Amino acid sequence: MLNGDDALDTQASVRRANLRRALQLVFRSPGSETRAGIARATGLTAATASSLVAELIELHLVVDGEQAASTGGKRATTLSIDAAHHLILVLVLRPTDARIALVALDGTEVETRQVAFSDESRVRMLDSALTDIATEHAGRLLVAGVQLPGTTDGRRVFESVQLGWTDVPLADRFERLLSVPVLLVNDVDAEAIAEAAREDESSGYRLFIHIGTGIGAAVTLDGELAPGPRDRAGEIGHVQVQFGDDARACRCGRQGCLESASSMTAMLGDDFDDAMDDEAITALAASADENKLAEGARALARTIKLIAAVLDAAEVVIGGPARALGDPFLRLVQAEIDYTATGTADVPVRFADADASISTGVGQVALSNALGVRWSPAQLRAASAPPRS
Amino acid sequence: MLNGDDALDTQASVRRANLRRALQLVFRSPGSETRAGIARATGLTAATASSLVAELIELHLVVDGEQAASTGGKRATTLSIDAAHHLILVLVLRPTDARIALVALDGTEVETRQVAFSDESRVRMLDSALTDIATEHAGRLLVAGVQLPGTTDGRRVFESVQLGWTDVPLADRFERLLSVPVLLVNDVDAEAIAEAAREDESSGYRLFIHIGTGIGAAVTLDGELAPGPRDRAGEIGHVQVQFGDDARACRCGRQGCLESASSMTAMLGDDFDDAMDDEAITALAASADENKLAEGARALARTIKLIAAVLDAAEVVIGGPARALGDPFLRLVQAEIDYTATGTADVPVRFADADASISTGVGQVALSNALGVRWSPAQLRAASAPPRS
DNA sequence: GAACTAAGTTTATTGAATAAACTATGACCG
DNA sequence: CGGTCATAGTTTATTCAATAAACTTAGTTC
Repeated sequence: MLNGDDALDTQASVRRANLRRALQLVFRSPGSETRAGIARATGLTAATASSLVAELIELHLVVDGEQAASTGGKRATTLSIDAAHHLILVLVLRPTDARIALVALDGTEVETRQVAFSDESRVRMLDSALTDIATEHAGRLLVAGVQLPGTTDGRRVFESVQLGWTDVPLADRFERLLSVPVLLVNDVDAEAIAEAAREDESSGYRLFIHIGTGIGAAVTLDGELAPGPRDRAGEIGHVQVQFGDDARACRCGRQGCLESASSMTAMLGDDFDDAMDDEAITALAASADENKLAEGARALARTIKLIAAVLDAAEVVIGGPARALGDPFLRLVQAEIDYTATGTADVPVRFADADASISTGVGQVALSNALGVRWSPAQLRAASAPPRS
Repeated sequence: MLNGDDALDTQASVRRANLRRALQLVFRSPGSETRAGIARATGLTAATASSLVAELIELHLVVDGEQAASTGGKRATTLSIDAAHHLILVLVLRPTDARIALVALDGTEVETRQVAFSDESRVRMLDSALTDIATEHAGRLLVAGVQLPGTTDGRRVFESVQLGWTDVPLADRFERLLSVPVLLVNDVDAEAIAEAAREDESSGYRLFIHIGTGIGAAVTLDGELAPGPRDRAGEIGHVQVQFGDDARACRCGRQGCLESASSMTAMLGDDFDDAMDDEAITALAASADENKLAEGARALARTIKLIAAVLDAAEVVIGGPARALGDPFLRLVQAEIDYTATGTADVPVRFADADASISTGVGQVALSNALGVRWSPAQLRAASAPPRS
């Protein structure tokens, strides 16, 4: 339900879909997209592209920018993201604290707050922090995205071991406080989206694997989360991938789980913890048992090959703290994939980009969702009215 | 590229998408769908639904049927598939022979031919057989679907070990002969679609695994093939799933491949062959080594769990000759899945329905593709003109 | 400065869905 | 048995989005 495929009933949904496509083009190349470029990319006429852009400008989503250099005729007016009006609220939920960021549409963080809490005080402190922000920025808030560790359908938290929650209707609660659409997003999905959105041409399936103390996966298609229910998708940490003598005991009580071999804790030892910065991880890795790293890479490669084969994935991206393991680890994984290559082409593996901001990811999913699924121009107009008056 | 997601440019594409949705509803419950039912299911108004149906009737895709029993008001006119006009050509390609079937829209086979050939004569014999049919049924042919073992993007055969082909632009060639849209479909995909189309409510991902002398997988989403490039998707037979001492040598030259443990040949011995009927297989299974069956089930379960976890699959369906292994085998697989269950829900495994006709599968994909992607009402009108004159 | 090219706008038209009023036909019920 | 209600389906006027085609603007090239 997270992706923006509209049911194409009526003309209005066509308009919405085309507005969304136009907006996405500006998002992909802010400052260099033009009306004519949108017309070309979408196949719509120049007149329609102009009309779409006019509406996006009126909705405070896009602004006219500089004149582009001429390509033989009249110089085009470039389009930029309107960063001055709407704000996206991004809430990153972690067990003992939360980060609340207000992000402009161009991705710049306007304001950040940190809220620390204990298990008991969590809901109360979140409520009051969100209420504060909602009143403070009333009228400018567009959507909110909540990133959390655990399974969710976007509305409810099904299960979060880290947060100690089971079946919590968090989106409803926050929507009452904020009066804007709220979308819950699994943290690995958010990471995958932040990464996938960076690509200009993201064709085909891409498998994203987060490796920290835990392991999770997400699949993107053409730069967006793969369609279909994501309720419990990507929970691969405790699928068995090692057997017989190789299988180690896992903290989940079973044996041979992917996490028991390929998690950062498994590879670097119990000293590892998710809050470490890259230098600390690199240092830890330098003194780590090479066999354990190799074993982790092997187990990971097994997993990757199977999933990549089913989906015919174009690329595999490893994200999370494992990025700090650097190229040697990547080479281990890639070598293992290539070694037992299937008849079909090998899938290339790389690390996620370090500066793919996570708040960008969850913000983008939330924005995309709001625009694609629950957004009506009237609603947006209401949201953008106050600053205009 | 096989699925019917339209680029939603214009009103015309909305019309096409809605025509397709209406047609699909009639296909799902022929003889019991009604105009009012289509309106309810699609959310469109009754007037629009009537207009869509009128166009489908004019295009000879649907006909009015009986009056339904009253549900409190006026009796509804049921809609049936118009089996009298259009024909789908289904070509099932195998190494030493091909089956050509002309299938009416309701799935009944109007005519069947068998063509046997050697490697050298194949192309020539196919060409002449197709030319014959094309002239014989000129004007009634709507689309053609070609089912074959090997990787394809719908237009070209990338690689087919069984047919000995590499990068053959088969669709172009056949389209020149037949003058109707031709779609190439991998055989496992066709099987998966035939199975998925049987379900009334096919929500979420479903993993289909064909097990014969080889093993292939296909993923469906909500009753249709999962979107995205399927060029080489589902080629899981030679991914390694057994390691260390367990790993057996595979015919592909490597070790521990899924096929080396879970193919019918691996489980039942070299006596097995894909052409066997169900009784022969059952007989062979009765005298088979139980350890090998158990080992095959175990390797299969490992594979299933990983893929199901990534996609959050709602169901796993096993098709192909393995269906004849019966419930005992299914129980082995299911037990293995449940035994090392991940924290999330176990995925149920079942066999494909025996009577899910394969020609239905490839025919449906081809039809859906033609309607969704390359079909224009004008084109269809041309195709349906001759029988009307 | 004339010819050309590309960007973007204006205006009339087309096509698809809608709303609302209407017809048709059966069930239910006193 | 006739009135009322419910559902199926059609007709007609309207709305809305995209289009085509003519037009304006603003640059390059020769």
